[in-house]
Amino acid sequence: MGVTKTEKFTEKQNQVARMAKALAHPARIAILEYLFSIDSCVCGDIVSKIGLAQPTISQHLKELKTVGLIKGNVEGTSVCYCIHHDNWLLMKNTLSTILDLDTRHIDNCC
Amino acid sequence: MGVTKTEKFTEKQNQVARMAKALAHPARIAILEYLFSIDSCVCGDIVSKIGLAQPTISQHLKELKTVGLIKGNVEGTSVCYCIHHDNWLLMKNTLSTILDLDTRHIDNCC
DNA sequence: ACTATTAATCGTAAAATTACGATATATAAA
DNA sequence: TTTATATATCGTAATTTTACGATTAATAGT
Repeated sequence: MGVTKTEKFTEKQNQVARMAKALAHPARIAILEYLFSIDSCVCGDIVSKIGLAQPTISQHLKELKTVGLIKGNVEGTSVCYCIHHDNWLLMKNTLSTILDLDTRHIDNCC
Repeated sequence: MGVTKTEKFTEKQNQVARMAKALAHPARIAILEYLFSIDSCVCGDIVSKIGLAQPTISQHLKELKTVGLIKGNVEGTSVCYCIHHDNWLLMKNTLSTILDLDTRHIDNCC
């Protein structure tokens, strides 16, 4: 197998999982943090900042772009990447579906 | 390959990714939502609630237990699972490392 | 002790993920 | 136009993830 049975779940549940998956690798966390750390865009120095090979970083950037968390603009020979502001907020909203569930009633058992 | 190079990243970055990974499957989201939906603990009817095979659910429960988001207590022949209140809050705190970064300055480029 | 019930574990197949060398592409600079 | 530079894509290997049938373990009830 290896295939997630998305049809068994609601659209929302799949969406939450999809967003969480985008954040489920330390390299992608590092990339996002780096993009946040500099006010303006950054180009390809992500590769030197993180210690992974260039194709690997390119692959992670693609994943982040696919889910919409970042966007990239060609600038000469290099590409400028930055956080996609609106989608970032949408992602936070999506994740809050599960993260902001009420925790007050629990822990009275087990 | 297929191995994440954790040594290239900070402890915090690995932790954030690890927590996100726990949420990166719709079945696990569904399980957590279900555990939240009922005030008291729930036992094995998670299997019938979600349409996956019993060993599959058991596997997902184990993952959630391993990262500490849920706990389980044996009660007769069945097992009672519930959200681990304290660890749930810790997880939210860990994720806020990335989720609560300031978004005001961005989107002026790209 | 035997039987039924519930959940965990084992074994395994299919698919997805991670990583990177090699190569292709695209732009700038000479 | 040739050369240099930056990034994407291709191909591929190792590993991990997802899923489930079969089996085991553990407890309750008879």
